[in-house]
Amino acid sequence: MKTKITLKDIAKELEVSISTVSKALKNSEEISRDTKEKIQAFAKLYNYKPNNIAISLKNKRTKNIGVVIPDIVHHFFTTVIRGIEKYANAKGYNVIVCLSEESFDKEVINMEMLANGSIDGFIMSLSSETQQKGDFNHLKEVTEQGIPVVLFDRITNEIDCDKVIIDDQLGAYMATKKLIEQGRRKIALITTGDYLSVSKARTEGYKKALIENTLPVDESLILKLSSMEIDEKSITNFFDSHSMDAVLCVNEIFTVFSMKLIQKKGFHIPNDVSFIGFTDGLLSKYANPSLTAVAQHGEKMGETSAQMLIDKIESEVEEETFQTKILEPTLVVRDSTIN
Amino acid sequence: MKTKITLKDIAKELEVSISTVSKALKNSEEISRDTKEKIQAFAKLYNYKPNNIAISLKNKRTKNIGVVIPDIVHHFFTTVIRGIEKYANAKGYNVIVCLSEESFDKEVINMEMLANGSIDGFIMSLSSETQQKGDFNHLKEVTEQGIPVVLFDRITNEIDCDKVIIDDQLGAYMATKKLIEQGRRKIALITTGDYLSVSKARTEGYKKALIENTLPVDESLILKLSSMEIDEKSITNFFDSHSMDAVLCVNEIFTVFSMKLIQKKGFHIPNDVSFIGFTDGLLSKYANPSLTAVAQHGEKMGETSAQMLIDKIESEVEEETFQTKILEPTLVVRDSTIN
DNA sequence: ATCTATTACGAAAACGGTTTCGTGTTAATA
DNA sequence: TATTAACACGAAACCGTTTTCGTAATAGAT
Repeated sequence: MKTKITLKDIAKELEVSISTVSKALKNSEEISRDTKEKIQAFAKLYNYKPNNIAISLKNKRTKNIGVVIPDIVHHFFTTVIRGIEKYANAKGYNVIVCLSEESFDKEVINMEMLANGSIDGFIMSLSSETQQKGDFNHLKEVTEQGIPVVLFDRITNEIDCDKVIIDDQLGAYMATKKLIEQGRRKIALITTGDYLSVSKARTEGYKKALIENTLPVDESLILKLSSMEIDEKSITNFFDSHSMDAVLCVNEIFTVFSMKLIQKKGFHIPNDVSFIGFTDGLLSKYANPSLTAVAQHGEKMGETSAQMLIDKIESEVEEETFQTKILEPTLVVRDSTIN
Repeated sequence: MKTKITLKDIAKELEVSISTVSKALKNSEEISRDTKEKIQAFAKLYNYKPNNIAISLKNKRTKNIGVVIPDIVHHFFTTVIRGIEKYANAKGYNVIVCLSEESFDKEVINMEMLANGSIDGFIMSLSSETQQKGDFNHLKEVTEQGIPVVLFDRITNEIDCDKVIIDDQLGAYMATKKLIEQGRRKIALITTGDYLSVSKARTEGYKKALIENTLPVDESLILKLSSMEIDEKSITNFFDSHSMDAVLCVNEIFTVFSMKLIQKKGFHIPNDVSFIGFTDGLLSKYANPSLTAVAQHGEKMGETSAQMLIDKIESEVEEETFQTKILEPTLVVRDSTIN
């Protein structure tokens, strides 16, 4: 086992000082051509690579960014990570991923773990529990320490920091409008509680489209599921006790699952019931029928977040200006709506 | 902005030495009760937290593990990450995720970035390009430096390290056997080239089952796609020019996509053609018809990998014994086969 | 021959901790 | 009263870098 070589080792071997080695390897003008060549050759021969930790300690920059998300098995988050990773990597940053699993406590613990020097900044999306609780002290503490934070998708207005969201209201509005234009009149909405910022915005967009088109907002056609887990009973009940000609769902799994249930009841999609779902992921693409979906552009969101964060990390100025970038959703039309 | 407090700050404020503060905060017997209480109270008041980087530098342990995988948008990898994260987090480790995007160069760069002190060990799955090239020098270098490595799923025999795989051959064997038992005789296989270790093993299992049941191995019924990207043309051609009553695919996307194509041709699943796919992910569950799948138990794989890695990291002994854990796949029966 | 400006390098501090070892003070013992 | 042990704390080294500043040696100018 050949252990890593350090500046000290090189210095000892070549009988020069550590400072000289350090400078020589940075091609400093201070060091003579001969010495530099000798040291550089030696370093290359023994494959010297500076120790990241030592450098981090010295210049208080880790070149790591912390990503805290509720769930990695959601396709949307996965694409966001990819976007973050792509941009961050190109800038020489590594990505530390922590999962809150929708739990407030885990979110707090993860942040505390990372906030003690491990990372230069956070990119995060709030856990549902955090949004329900409305307790953002862990975020406050971090920002007060001067650690930059970018919130994406599941955000809060209580924290001053950069934010990246898609226009969820617009997305739901576009989807609902599309359904109305296709002659649908009894459009149901399957969503979570309003505690999730995105669900709330989507519900608003849905209602806005109805109202603008002088359709009644029938609250009984809105099914609020109490958690992210699919609740077969509730959905089945909902379908059994209401009639509808279109369904809008706030996420992919709700959509695909609902489609299955309604197909089982003998309805044809899209002839009898149209479906539009949020998040254009793998499921939408490969569902049967394939799903008309509101694309969230997760990868773009990730890239944007990473860009905003790294800009802030690397900016010299101590400005306290925060911006919220609003990405536009797109409607990807497939076979769950009439073309 | 209240900046982080250090030992030095506390020492200065309380007019004691840094060593005293350090010891007091560790509740050392060396320090008097009075002094300890004073220091601990002060530290709590100012929310002192030791700097991770400094600690890492001191004891040459980062409590970070590096995960290098080809693609995060594959559901399988995503579940593995979750398993890793779960176990690692419970042990106080953070997970740094790097994506090779199936590229050899990226894999090398990522490993080099991390190998210079950023992590205590690697968990990785080889990129397809790496497996094609057969160049594992980056892995060799890392292991020679004494950095523990656990390879999972896409592994190589050329590197001595811990490994976690599922018995891919067995999985394919089980699936094929099931199809045969259901009376299928012309069973096609859709796979990638043999350069992917898993594809190779699966192909072997497929053949083994055929041979054991005295069915001919018809090479023309094996479609080898040249990359992980779905190639609609090749698959369509394949279906147009061959007749078959069952299809086994080496991954979920191949399966779901193939099912769509064959349904478009008017075949009924499972009556005309049965399908079994590898990796029991979201797609399998929500496909239409839902997919009988060989479950890879990604989360379990991740947990196991993390456990093996952390054991090695924390083991005092300098043993050089490596083990390969073989997880058993399970057949999850759904509607794409006859029940 | 003396003074000055380069050149080429080393010493040391700093980043923020941990840990070993030494030492002054007090109390117990002979 | 002199010796010793226990106690409580501080000094300093160390982890691996970077960087400032000081300085010996040489060369050039006067």
